[in-house]
Amino acid sequence: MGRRKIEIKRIENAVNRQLTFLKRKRGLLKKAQELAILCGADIALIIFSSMGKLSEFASSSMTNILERYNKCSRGSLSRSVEYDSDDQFHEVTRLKHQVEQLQLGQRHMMGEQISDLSMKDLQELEHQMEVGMSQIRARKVQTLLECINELEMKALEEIEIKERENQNLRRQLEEAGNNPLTVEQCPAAFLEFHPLQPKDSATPLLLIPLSAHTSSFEESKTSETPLHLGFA
Amino acid sequence: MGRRKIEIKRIENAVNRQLTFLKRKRGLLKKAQELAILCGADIALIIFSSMGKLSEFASSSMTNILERYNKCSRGSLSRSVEYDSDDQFHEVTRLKHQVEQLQLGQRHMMGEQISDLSMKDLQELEHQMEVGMSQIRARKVQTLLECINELEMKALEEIEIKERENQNLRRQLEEAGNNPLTVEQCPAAFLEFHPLQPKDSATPLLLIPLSAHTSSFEESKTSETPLHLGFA
DNA sequence: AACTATTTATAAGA
DNA sequence: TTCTTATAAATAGTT
Repeated sequence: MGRRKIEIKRIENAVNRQLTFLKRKRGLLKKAQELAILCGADIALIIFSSMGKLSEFASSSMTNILERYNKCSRGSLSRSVEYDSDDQFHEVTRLKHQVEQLQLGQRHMMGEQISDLSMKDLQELEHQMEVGMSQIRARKVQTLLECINELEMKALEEIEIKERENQNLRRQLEEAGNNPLTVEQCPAAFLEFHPLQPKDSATPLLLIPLSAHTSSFEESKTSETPLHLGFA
Repeated sequence: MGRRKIEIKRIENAVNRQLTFLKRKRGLLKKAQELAILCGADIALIIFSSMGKLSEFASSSMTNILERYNKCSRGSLSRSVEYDSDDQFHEVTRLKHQVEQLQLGQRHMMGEQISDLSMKDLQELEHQMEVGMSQIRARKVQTLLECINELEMKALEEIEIKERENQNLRRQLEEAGNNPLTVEQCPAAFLEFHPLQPKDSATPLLLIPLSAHTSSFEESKTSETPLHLGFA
């Protein structure tokens, strides 16, 4: 309703924006008042300009309307409040409330904004967190056990590979027994990739990584990053 | 902006009112959203229909806007908050806040809504009430003293009148002494309006009304109706 | 801060 | 009701 149609998006020109703000704010306040008078509605309108200046309109007492609003929207998740079914923002509003409730719940779990919770709420919250906690701990133990299993499998596998190599080497050694070769005569490259090691090296292979992760178990209570048990 | 101009006053036809409510509410919500988008304003709009149904719009989080509003309007009486100078409702709004503050103060004095007062506030409130209380009590004592004075004056006046009457009667009696008349011979009508009474009746006249009001002094602490000391 | 060409909102009618 | 339409009101761009 002006010389030309404008797109509804942020006006970039600051002067123009301020001008439009004043005109439209005046119009909005007027229309809020008219609706309140014409239809006996109870209306609260709060406008913060982008500069932070406050304008407001309340058809009755602002405090009363906001209290009434709080009473209504408190229970909006539990009971289905008498929302105006014609409200074009109904769905968005519902989702916003839901997001806020979820964020609040999250904060509660982090011990924030718990000052106005009732004793019952606190008890429930504590219980819920204890349940969650025990499940998290159980999952951690299970993860550790699975890790140990995996480690054991891999270790046994490697041990088996080594054992086969050893047998191979031993066979080669016996074959070379006809034409004996001392260790000093082995090529350096061969020794580097196949260092000589005792047969019972399986035990340390299993124990070292496990004990390392066990020591970090208590510390990881606060962090939720999953255990990353790479095979050293 | 319809087929004809309408006066801005309550629409009496209920159907028409409901129809207009829906149309104008939709328009108001739309314009609130447009203003928020076009000018980067932060807007909260709460509408209760006359049937109690809630519609709302918030450009960001309703909770945040209301919190911000509360922060701003808390200090609106102490500091001059950055109210939009263009706000057509500025004066009305200021007065509404003032009325609310005064009503809140009154409730505080009646011991209501004092749960979120600070210790300092409570101390000040108590002190203020003590000062007021002592002034009220002082005024009551003064009122009583004035009453006693008035009573005394009236009593003395009446006593004087009675005394003159008595002297009159005595003179008449002496005159009748030449032709003596017994009490039994007095006309009944004369005795009814001038009963025989002892000369020292002044003392009871003064004490009876005073003691009556003294006994109600403690009770009248709570009621502010002025003492009405009629002369019995 | 006023003006005015347009768009937008809406009161009444279908 | 819901849709349409004539008109009032709001306002975008201009002066």
